[in-house]
Amino acid sequence: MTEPLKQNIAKHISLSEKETEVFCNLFQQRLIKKKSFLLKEGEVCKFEGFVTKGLFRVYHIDKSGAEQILYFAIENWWITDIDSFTNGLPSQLFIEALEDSEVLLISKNDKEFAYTNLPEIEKLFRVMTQKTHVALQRRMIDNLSKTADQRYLDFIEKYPKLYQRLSNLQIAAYLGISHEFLSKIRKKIAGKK
Amino acid sequence: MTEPLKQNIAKHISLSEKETEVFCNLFQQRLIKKKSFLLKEGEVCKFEGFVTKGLFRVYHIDKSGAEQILYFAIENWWITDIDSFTNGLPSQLFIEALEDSEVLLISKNDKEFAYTNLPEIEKLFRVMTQKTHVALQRRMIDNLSKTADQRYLDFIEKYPKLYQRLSNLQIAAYLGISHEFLSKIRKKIAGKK
DNA sequence: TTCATTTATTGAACTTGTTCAATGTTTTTA
DNA sequence: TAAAAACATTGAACAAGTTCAATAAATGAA
Repeated sequence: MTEPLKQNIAKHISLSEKETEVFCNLFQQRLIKKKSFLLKEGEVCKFEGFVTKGLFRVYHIDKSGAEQILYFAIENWWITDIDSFTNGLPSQLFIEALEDSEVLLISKNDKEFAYTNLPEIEKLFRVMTQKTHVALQRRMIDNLSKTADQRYLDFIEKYPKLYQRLSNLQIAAYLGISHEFLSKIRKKIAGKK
Repeated sequence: MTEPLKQNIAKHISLSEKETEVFCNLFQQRLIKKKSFLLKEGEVCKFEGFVTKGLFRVYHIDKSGAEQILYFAIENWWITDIDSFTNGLPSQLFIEALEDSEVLLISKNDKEFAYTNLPEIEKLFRVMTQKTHVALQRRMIDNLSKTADQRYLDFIEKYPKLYQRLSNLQIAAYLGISHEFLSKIRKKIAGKK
């Protein structure tokens, strides 16, 4: 059950088998049905999660009711609202399963326990946070500099597997455009081929 | 000279006086004249820096020659291209002083030394990376959901000191709009008062 | 299988933001 | 202190993206 998690850890740090075992035992599995929520706006995020099956979206709803997707998470990705989790503040985000999903969750206390007793874990999360930060930094630049057409083409190229599992509604909310406009972009691109 | 750095460290972790001394001694001061560069596109970023005086901008130039500002850094902020620094890749960014500035730099080797010999430092950078990630995440949502007018007003409210030190050209490049359009926004807002 | 719900497409009118070019203002520097 | 350089403003024409409403297509649940 925790096999994919073990592989994910091994990718980032070298942890003894015993320590790996101790760390992985801090996680609890949870099954989330399609359209159910792992976190809702206003709740404090009490977990950090590792997806072993399915697909989630992490999103925000603004004043006018529009949804902005911060990121998706499929198998072997981590999910949390790091803002709410680390600062203990009510979340501004929703985390929703877009497919029947399975996720391994660790609580804040158990994560603190790991930081204290397994010093390498501190490194694991530093490296992971760095990676997600780099990815977000690249996305920020792309959003500032590229047209919606180009961002759509980039998305397909960068996440071909994920793309196939998402509706255009979800992709539009990630790209930051209306789904009607995405539809027009798709038509334009199809015409060019 | 390293006093502000010491205070910044103390904000995040508790490090003994001796360890603080060891860590701070790994930094070297560098003076950067206005309009000079700490990093240019194509170079590998070999440092992480702590600004003790002045103002920097970290930006990207896209294919069409437009500049996108990822962030500014004034006194007590850290600067680096974390992507290039951690992955050893050529940077896609420029880091330029917008005022005569002073910065304390630590090399990659010395940072590794600190990680190995001062375990709390691992925590320092994990926490700092988390914080910058949270800030970027909020900015991403704002960019996806808010109009340029609102982002401009938010910027002034959030960074009143910084705002006074920046030209409208720089602010526009941060907000992701043309400086002409920013000028029109300013006119509209001024008319409302 | 059928009916209801969700998702996708399209067009027209509209809003937001860009581009270019001209002009005025401020700041630097010799 | 004068000239040059950088910065800011404005208008007009244009491009990118939204909104709303109607319709079609796909999916899901009973």
